[in-house]
Amino acid sequence: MANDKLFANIISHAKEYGYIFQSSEIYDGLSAVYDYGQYGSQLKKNIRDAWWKSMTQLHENIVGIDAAIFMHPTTWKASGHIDNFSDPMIDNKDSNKRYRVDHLIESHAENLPSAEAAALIAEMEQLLAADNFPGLKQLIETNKIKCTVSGTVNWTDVRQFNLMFKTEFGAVAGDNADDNVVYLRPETAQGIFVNFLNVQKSGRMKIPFGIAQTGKAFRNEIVARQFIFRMREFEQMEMQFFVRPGTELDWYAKWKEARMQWHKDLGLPAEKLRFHDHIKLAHYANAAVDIEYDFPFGWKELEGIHSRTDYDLRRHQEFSKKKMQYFDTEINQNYIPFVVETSVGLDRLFLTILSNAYHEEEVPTSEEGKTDIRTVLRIPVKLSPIKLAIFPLTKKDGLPEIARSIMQECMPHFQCFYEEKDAIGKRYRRQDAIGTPFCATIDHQTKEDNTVTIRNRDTLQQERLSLEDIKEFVLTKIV
RNA sequence: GCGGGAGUAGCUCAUUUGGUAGAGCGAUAGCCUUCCAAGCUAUAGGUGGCCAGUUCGAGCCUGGUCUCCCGCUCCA
Repeated sequence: MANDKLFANIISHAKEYGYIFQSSEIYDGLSAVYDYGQYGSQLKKNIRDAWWKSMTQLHENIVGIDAAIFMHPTTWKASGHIDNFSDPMIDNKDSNKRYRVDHLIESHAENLPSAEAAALIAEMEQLLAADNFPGLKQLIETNKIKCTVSGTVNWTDVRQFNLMFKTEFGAVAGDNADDNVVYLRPETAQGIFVNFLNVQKSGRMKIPFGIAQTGKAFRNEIVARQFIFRMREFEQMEMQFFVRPGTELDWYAKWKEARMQWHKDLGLPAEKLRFHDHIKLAHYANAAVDIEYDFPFGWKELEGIHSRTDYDLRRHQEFSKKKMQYFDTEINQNYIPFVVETSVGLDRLFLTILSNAYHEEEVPTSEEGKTDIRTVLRIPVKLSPIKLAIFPLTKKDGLPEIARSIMQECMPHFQCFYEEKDAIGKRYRRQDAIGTPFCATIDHQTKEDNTVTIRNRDTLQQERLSLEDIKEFVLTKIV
């Protein structure tokens, strides 16, 4: 199956079986925003829980926090998010090259006589100060400023590319609207950095240690695409690991391997995972690598591992005037710790698991020689939304009662699904489509010997188990 | 953002010079009781993505717009 077709099938399957819906669909949807449905939300939670457990429960020196989405606006000055992304931009439609408007006009002014140049710059600054974008475009057009690549004056409108969503804090607007501005966080990392001292002191943490967090982040992407791969509202799972300066690259190497292994342990095939080293490093990093997955639309970033140096803590120290330091008793030194970050996109990991799980396979039917297509989600058992479906073979003869008693026993321990409608084969297929690994069917033999059939999603094999063994059977598979 | 493709019932599709929408599957209720989606009966479900224009009349023609997919671009 061609990858485009495969991807389209995965998307429609996700909708049809309650995994992912487009946001506000009845109002034509909201671009690049999606909702998780009844099974999707559970799968997402299971992935998040697996990550959380692997980070916090299984590491003595990593603790979790849950920071607020709103943060003090100065946070984003310190992090560099405001300064780097607040300039009006314009695109040339022929070359697709994007310019900062002020740079474009200034470089044009350099070739003008000084009087004209000064007038042009003055006008530009006036327009910039007023956020007059149509005026800026007009200015570019009347001065016939050309794109250096295409040589044309075919420009888009001037737009402000601010990646951060802005809103107002407090119900009453002040005289100066800027006083009330808060941003929806564009990354969760800063919530960890600003809490570094709180966690270190209250938890008596000793370096090296980590702080983990999962949560929503928001980016006003210019182009958001590819289903849930790039959304404007998304969820990150990240861990900032604080280390002694000079040791950061060793820890970077360790986490790089540890994180790759974690994805493999989730059941993702090794041949679909790879590292991709960053050549061009961000302003805060001295080493960076992506773990990429071979999505139906190509190799794309799933997780980033970054050696962020002491950039973030140092900047928060500067802006807050609070010492973001740690006294290391082993070497009797006070220092700003260095940070190694691991950051996974939860939605991306969801898509990875869904893509990897989706299979259309040919199976024989009851009719001799004929085959049928079975769509099955081979989601790892520990992640699947429903663990056990319970079916009475028929609605009569007391079979539903037995099935209900199994439900009662298993429900407190894992997600179950009860169904008594339709032929048994149809019920199996429905569970295949949502990825339920086990189905227990109660038949007439159950009444004689207290055994039921357990049907396996992946092997299609059936085995008979005692009623009292069902719960344990499933429990041993989902750890 | 630029270029290309698409949008009719929950899903897959039909409606062949414009004459106010059909099928299969699915769903629901009941019958039947049968271990891998295909038995029987009945019912529900669409202002044709949305808005305008042309026309006596628009699912079909025109324009705009929204959303999705693909390529390029972007992604601290």
